[in-house]
Amino acid sequence: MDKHHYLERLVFKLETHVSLPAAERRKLLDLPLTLKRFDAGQDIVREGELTKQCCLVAEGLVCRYKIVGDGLRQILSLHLPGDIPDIHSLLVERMDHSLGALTPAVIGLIPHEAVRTLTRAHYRISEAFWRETLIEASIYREWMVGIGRRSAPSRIAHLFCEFITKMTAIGLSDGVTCTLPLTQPEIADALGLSTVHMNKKLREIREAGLVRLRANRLTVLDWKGLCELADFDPDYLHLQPEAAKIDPQ
Amino acid sequence: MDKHHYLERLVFKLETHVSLPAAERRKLLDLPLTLKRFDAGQDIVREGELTKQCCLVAEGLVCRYKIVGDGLRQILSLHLPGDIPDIHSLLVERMDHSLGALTPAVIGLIPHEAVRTLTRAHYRISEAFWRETLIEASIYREWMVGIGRRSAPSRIAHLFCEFITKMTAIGLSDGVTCTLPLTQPEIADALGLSTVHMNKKLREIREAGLVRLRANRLTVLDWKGLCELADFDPDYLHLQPEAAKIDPQ
DNA sequence: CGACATTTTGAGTCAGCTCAATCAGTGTGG
DNA sequence: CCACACTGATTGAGCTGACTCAAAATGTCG
Repeated sequence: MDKHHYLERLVFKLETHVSLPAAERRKLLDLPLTLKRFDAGQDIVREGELTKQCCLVAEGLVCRYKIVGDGLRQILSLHLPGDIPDIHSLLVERMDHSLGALTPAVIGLIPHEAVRTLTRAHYRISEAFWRETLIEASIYREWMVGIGRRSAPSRIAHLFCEFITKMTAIGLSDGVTCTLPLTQPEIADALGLSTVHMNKKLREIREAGLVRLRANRLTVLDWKGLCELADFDPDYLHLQPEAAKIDPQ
Repeated sequence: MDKHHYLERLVFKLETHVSLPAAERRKLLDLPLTLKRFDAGQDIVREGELTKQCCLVAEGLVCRYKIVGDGLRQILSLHLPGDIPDIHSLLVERMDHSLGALTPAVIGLIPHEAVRTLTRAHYRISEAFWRETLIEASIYREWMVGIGRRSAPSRIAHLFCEFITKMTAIGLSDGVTCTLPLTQPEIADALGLSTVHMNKKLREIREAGLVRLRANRLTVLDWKGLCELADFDPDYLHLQPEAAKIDPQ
């Protein structure tokens, strides 16, 4: 596939808040990219590694996770094409968590040096990357609130709201339906729940007529009701105002 | 008190990983600072605000928090003197959470413009601030893992380990004892627990001889045991290797 | 001393957990 | 085309960690 196309997704995201001068945009689009394929379930970067490059998600769904002492996993974030989930490794070399492919994925490896050259030369580029990491932190905060203070059904609904909103923002959903290539154990690990409990509460959400979920496809049947259950307010995603809006039909 | 002294704490923290040229350090120390006093329990910045300045914690303990739909609070982070908990407002104006004083606090307000001038002119300064926000994100991840996947006793122990480690790193503890000016409801809100349950599990930790906790003072009696219960590994704090080490006596 | 905040304890409930099957979908080799 | 293996989804049956409600005890400070 086309490397240029993958980088365009990155630049599109970086320009969400402030657009870049054409020359800087060009330099971003010219970043060197080595494509690498990963199977579903495979680790992309492991906790403890010292990296000299960062990973652009080109195709597929990627997650960040940690394993605690007794083997339980917590999924910390989900990453769609256009994300560089380990951009932080530019400044904090040691990985304190792992990145894994949830689906078959294509990752574009970009040497730190190449990115650093751009961020140091152009403050707008630096700020754009920095801003992306700040928005990611904002999403962490929202997840923390969910895990700490929301009920299981609310957390599940929240994940659905967030996922379809993000997919819509990058043009991979129409706001009503999208692929959700997560198994139930994976959703449970993202929400801090057990698989069994997740499954039971998910069934209730389905039976309440809020969503349909079959064969990795999520369809929202009652957006308003889902948002209400989730206590969902998209502000924390810091998308463009228009992009954040999902209209109920 | 001395503004210069407050800024020195900030610069000390910023230089944890990469030291700055003297000229840049000087410019940081010359940042304009308007001191403002807050009572315990008072909000410093509220969710939804658009700010034109950021807040340097000069004295006291500050927390970041969100309130969910049904009124429950989740405390998202704790901030010690030298922190700028809302440095992100430089790039993401709208606050998606609030900052509150947990103790009487002195806050130094710094206009965004002044900081932006420095970060845009000196990539090292920009990177130092960026790095701080990345380390904060790393702490969020660790908290998320705790709330999602650790038992109540483990979470409580983890908070103690983290707090005393951070206090030691900035010279406010000897690694054995420090002030911990948090009420039990506050600790519970940070850990995603109810106050009552927190209290009961805390008593068990006390009775196991791991810590003493009286009158806002935490004393670690068995560091090794506490770390074990907490599954605590200070890597995620990204301190200097020496600073992260707390020796059991 | 009195007022107020904080901590502690008890009792009862429930959300979410574990264990253990069962069922369904998908891919493989024969 | 079928038997087998494997992963994921679903369901049932307890169990328990954590919650709520309520009250008592303790500490703090003007």
